[in-house]
Amino acid sequence: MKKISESTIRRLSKYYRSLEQLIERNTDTVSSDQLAEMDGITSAQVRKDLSFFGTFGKRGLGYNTKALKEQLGEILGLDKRWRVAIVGAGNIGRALVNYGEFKKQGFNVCLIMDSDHSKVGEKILDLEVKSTDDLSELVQAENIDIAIIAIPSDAAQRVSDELMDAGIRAILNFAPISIKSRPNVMVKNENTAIEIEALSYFLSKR
Amino acid sequence: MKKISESTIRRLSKYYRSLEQLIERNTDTVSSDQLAEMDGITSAQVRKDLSFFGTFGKRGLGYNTKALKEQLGEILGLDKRWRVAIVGAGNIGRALVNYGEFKKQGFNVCLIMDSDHSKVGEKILDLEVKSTDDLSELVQAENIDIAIIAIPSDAAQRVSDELMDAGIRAILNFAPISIKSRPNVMVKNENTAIEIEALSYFLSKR
DNA sequence: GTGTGTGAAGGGTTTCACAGCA
DNA sequence: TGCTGTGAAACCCTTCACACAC
Repeated sequence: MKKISESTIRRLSKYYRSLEQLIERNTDTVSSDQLAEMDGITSAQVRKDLSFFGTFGKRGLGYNTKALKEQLGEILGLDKRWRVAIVGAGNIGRALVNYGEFKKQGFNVCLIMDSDHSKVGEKILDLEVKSTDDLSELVQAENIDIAIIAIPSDAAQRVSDELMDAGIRAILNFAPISIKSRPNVMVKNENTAIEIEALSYFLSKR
Repeated sequence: MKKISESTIRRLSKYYRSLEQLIERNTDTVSSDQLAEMDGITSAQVRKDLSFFGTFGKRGLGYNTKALKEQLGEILGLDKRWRVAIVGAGNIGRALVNYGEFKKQGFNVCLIMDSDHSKVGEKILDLEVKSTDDLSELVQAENIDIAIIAIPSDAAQRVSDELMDAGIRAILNFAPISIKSRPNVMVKNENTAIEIEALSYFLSKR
């Protein structure tokens, strides 16, 4: 398979969400123009992105919303159920357990851990907080596919290494440092500090 | 000033954070190679990024960590104190009030609002939750520079419009939809669903 | 007529490679 | 000698424009 760019994948996620909206509103058909408008890009971009994966539209007509959503879901692997572990039962960890978008898209948070023994045993929704002392065994026993790092920077690299040792190949990192990964492991960062600093730059320059 | 790319700005944020780390470890000097290694990019990229803003290094030697951090801080506008409002006192809103990185970098969260009247009056740290009914007046009275949207999708566009009407020019959006912005307004998105779907795609394709 | 699918063109970002300075 | 600063080359991504299918 030809290499698909990161930005294309990110846009597919957006199209997917826009299609969900359209379906809710009982719209059966959508043009690349409309999708583009919803996501703030160009229609050529939409068509090009889709063209990497096949031909989904009808010339002169547009795309069938349900069919396209279905196909994008398959491309993104949303037809599978992924088992997710969260490391860190602080504010972010808690917020994520409650994040509705996860369940809806097949991301099943089935393990949350913390190094703070006073938190171990606590319940968050129906999940009991486990100790990171047993990280490796827990991750393997629970068959985790994706790990989320929601702990302070200083421990993030060490925990990531433990996760990768335990066989994890996909990590979502909320700590504001760059995790050093390994071949065949993908790390994505969610760094609010970077985003707000980009805003700060924008406001400053004038 | 020549247009600087988004990705360059994002990397400057990373360099800034790496420099903080180095300074903590009492390192006085750093080469583009070392910085690159810390952030998982190439040294040429580091030098090119910096070259857009001036010449900060000494040939044969590298960069002075403190001086460079200082200068990057100025470029990013971190020498200023920005007044931040959060809309939405749910999990994300709460997590953000407690986010240490903000205070540290001069982002002063001084207003949090919610549309749920049962939450109004509640205290989060030393901040009292206000009603979004008074959004416009509150934002203006508090002299807000940056607004953070931490509410569900369906209300996000409406609230963003109200914020922009009230004069806000920088928005950080946590709702999983694309906000339609206006000229001279910058919207940045923090969309965990997109990140985890990129991981899902990565795990799926094989 | 309408809107897709796609080569080709265009624009922008990254990498290369080396001159030049400490 | 070592590492920066930077034009030039390479690469990648986006936009254009139009043939073609419905």
